[in-house]
Amino acid sequence: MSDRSVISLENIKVACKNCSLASLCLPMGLAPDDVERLDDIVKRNRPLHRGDHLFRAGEHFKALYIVKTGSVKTYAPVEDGGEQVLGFHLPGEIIGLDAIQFEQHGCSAKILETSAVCEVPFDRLEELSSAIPSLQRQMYKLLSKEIGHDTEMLLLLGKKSAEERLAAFLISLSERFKRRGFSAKDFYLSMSRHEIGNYLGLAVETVSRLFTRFQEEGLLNVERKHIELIDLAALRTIISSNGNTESRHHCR
Amino acid sequence: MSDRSVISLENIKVACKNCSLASLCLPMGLAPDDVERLDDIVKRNRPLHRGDHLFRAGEHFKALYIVKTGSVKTYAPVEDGGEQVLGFHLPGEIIGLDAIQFEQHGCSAKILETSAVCEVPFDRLEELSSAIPSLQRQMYKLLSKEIGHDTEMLLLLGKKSAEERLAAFLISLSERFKRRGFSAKDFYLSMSRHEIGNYLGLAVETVSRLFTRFQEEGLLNVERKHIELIDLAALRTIISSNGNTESRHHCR
DNA sequence: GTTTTTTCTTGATCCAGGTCAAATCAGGAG
DNA sequence: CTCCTGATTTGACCTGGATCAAGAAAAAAC
Repeated sequence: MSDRSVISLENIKVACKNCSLASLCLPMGLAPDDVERLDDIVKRNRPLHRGDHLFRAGEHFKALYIVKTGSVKTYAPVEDGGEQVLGFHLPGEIIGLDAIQFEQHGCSAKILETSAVCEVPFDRLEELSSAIPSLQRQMYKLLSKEIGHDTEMLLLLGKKSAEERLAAFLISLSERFKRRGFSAKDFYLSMSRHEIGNYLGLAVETVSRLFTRFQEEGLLNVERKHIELIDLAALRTIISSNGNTESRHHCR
Repeated sequence: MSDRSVISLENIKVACKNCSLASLCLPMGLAPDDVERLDDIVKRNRPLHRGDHLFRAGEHFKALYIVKTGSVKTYAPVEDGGEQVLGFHLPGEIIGLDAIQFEQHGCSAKILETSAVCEVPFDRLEELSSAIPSLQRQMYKLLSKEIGHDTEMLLLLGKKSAEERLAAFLISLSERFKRRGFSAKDFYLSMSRHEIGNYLGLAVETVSRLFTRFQEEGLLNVERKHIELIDLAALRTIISSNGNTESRHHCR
């Protein structure tokens, strides 16, 4: 076994207190001692590969999952064989919060690219959060954040045009990459056009056409999965400028 | 002061332990003693009237609100003067969960008809939930439930036709009324067509036309705000039957 | 390497539902 | 009761994006 492989294994097994994601993950705002206690209940599994399932809709809920490296998509199977993509999850993001309600997963989670994922048994977490007020608070905030995010998506799907949706999607990715220390303007998409369209409530063809158009307009360069955002400001303008049908009517 | 008015006042101020909503509200699953402790922190305000605001987006978050009687809508103001209706809240439903994240309300809450609302100061609730594990658990479940509900809405807005959306809306109201001891087939809408359309991502005109069509098809009778559902089964069929574009394609 | 499969792109066409316009109706103010 | 305002309905028309169809380009399988 080479030094390199040992190191990379250690990187995956790194404890919360040494994890670069600690500032945007579950341990956020916890005292060092409390991080230690949290660490004790976190299971760090071997890397998972594209196509693996973290869990499937309907399965019994045991643990929350947190992306450490890589990316994961969550989706709800729809009766007739289709699916609704619910989210793409980057490092530090928590998966499975919707399952607490019925102690059963309401959606499935599939690995998009080779990823490391932390597993947090929920019953242990519940106990711990009773004992550590700042952890309880962090849990409430994370759950609330998820609600806030869903709300934004409702607005996107309910009111925004195709162009605004894709721009919002790209800006969201850009900001999240940036926060994680990656480039905000140059990244690879780990999901297909099909999945993007599904997520945004658009047909694949529309997504493809919009990428082409955005490129023609000089907003970005796209080659397959590789995206280079050129004009972030213009993309932001697209998000907030248009979509105004309401304001010229009665709308007290 | 007549006996009648005293009684109705008492009804509004009734303690959690005597409240008919206890089984679907915050106290769900709590031991009687713990309900008592919860009761101590709940403030019961005088009834509010149509158009009153419980809170507005941007305001500092102090408390959660629970509808006791009547109904409340939440909505997110959109930059350009419009709004996105986020939900219609019936007795027993909790409002403000999205505000925990930033300790600031992300949406506004407006009374739709004369309503009584309980106010639960969040800092007190947080303390109490640390001390009462079953209350903490209930909080996690309620937050998770909210996420689950939003997920359903995402699916509705992302994948369903206008007809499916309105049918789903009516069935949802019907089931929630039923659970609260009201008629599942005969009720009054406290929101306008405009608000329904906004909520469902449809134009007012579309909502109006669908009501007319559903009536022609014998699914329901509608006269202004008064709805009488005639064929619940058929409405349920509309929700789940259609919308299948995905399954005839590749969809491993 | 070659073949097969899947993903992505592009063009052509179509339609659900949005937009515009106008009439009707209900409720509130006076 | 009458006027006024806003809500609802209905009809006519239009358009954004879906659907259909066909290549092109990767990626996967062999």
